[in-house]
Amino acid sequence: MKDTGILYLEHQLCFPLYVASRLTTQLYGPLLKEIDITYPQYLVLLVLWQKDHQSVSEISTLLYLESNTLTPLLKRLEQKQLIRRKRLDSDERVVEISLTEEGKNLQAKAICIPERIIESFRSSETTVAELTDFKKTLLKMINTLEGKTASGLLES
Amino acid sequence: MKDTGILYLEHQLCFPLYVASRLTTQLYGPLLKEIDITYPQYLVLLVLWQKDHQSVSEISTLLYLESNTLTPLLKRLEQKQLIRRKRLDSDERVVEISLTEEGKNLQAKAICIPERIIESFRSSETTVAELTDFKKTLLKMINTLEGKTASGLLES
DNA sequence: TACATTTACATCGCAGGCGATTTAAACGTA
DNA sequence: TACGTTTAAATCGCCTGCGATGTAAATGTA
Repeated sequence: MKDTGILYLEHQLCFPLYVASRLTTQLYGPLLKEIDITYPQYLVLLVLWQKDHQSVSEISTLLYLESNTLTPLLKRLEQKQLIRRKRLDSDERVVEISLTEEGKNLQAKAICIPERIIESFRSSETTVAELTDFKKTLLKMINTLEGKTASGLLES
Repeated sequence: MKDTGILYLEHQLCFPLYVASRLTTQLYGPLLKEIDITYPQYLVLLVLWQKDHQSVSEISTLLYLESNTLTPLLKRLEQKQLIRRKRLDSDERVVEISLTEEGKNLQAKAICIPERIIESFRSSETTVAELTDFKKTLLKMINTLEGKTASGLLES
């Protein structure tokens, strides 16, 4: 029996990362269902609530998602009347995404989500300081994996 | 202008987690393509290489994946001739998954993958100790999110 | 001005993930 | 033995993700 220990799941960083990410997304599920959007759709709205009128490629850079993922996702948000998609007159290649009134108004309903999520992360076992370190490592990891400086949204 | 800071992506744990998970999976892409499997398929094989002959529900528990994800995934692995699916005579509800010879042999080709992945994580910025802490927090987080003791594969 | 190159999105195809529901087998209990 | 309940997978429908490729607009350059 050869030593196959290195293949064991617990020796890997990536599997726990993969699980934690999915469990976390599932945490948003019920909250986001109340406002009838998905987690990736919520991320796009977060981006637009911070700064309206951004191009697909700007959103792509911020969220680390390609146009082949964003285009259909944005079309769904458009169908929900939350955003508008319009090609720029100055450059017909660029599609500018902007919030509708309904999209802007949704922010008020979403404002409670972050605290409700953070609440779920609280446990006697995990301290705030630990989570701060954790996030720092995550950001460094993303920097390393991406091979360049992380976008503005992931700094500090 | 009201304070919407809490909605900012950088104040969230979940978005970096989501990005890091996807970037990590992408890291496996080229390596796994050499042996013609995907990352979730690789996880199933890791489970079986550790212990052959497991039911769908056992694999489900270990990987935190439901049968609605596993069933089609396992059928694809069966089509690749890497595993067999067979209902138990003793309990017709249970589908037992076992490795074919080809599936067993694939382990030799996969043995190099973990070190090649770990290599990519190394950077002047991130230390091994930091990654160890990181993983500990991840596991605690999974425990918290899951609300019960993590499966064997995620202990320690 | 011609034409190759780059850029911004879009399209296509396929493999996850997962909520919700279904099916059939096994089990518990009267 | 009858029958409601639990359990294990499977099925269905939808939304990601993403590799690979396509398309049209803009740009660079001879």
